[in-house]
Amino acid sequence: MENLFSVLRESGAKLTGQRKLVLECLSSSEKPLTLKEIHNNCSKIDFASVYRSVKLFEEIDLVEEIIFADKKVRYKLVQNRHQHHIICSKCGEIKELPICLLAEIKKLTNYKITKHTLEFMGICPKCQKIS
Amino acid sequence: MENLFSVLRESGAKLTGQRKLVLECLSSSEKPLTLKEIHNNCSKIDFASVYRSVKLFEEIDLVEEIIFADKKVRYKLVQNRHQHHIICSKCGEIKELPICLLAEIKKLTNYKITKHTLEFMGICPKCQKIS
DNA sequence: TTTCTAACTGCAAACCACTTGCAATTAGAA
DNA sequence: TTCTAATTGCAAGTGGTTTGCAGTTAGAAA
Repeated sequence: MENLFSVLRESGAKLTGQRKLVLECLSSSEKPLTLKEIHNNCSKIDFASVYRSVKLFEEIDLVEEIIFADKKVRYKLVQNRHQHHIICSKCGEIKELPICLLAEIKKLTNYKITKHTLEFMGICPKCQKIS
Repeated sequence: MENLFSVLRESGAKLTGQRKLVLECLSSSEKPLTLKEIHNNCSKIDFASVYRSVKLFEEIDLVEEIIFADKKVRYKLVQNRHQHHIICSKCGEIKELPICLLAEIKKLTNYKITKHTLEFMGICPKCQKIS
């Protein structure tokens, strides 16, 4: 956490109570969260402030945005390891996937890739058994 | 086109002038289109009808929805070959990619996969030269 | 061919996630 | 401790999507 705070300070932004809370919320979640979820966890903070905090964190590369296969946008702290996800459409469970194709696509297209999605939605083994 | 029309009729839905136009629009486009783009091409049709047509086509598996890396949702006719895309954030050019990971993810997770995205955004070789 | 009705359409309004303007508050530099 | 630019909460605006409803129409049945 202290490390996150200092990245924020070094960017020139102020370390406010609201921003601390949002960072703590993201940090304590093992899965990416929607703005709404962050706002629910930090209900004292106005939604607009949650929004602006997350956007700021994104700009200074503290947080990244992920577009899930359910069309919802979620956010998580940037980590060294780069991950994609699969979400169960019944129970909402989110799993990380150990696979990506970024390098291959770069080679293949010569694009300078700025953003990509590799997200799956399906029914997890448990939920398949239930119904 | 006739083939598409008969799939529609067989589903029990009526073959209306509006629906024909939307299908023709999708059929004549080599790239996936947003609802707005379809509506622009078929400007005589009300937006809500474009929306409902496309949703209907999706239900009867005539059309599939793709969530691009720019967060926009686009639609295209379902084809035998399954494709993903890369879009240039400068010029908007859309290219198809010859790669997917669906089979690997199925094996890996045992999920029954209902939806997935593998979409890229970047700057195409041409636009990299320009600026 | 004409009649009839459920399906469809256009219009307008609702909805929802996101974004912004502004006045009051506050972090942190001086 | 003072001061000011940055930040916040509030409330309103935006844009894409979705829905209710009354009038229209495709196409089945007569």
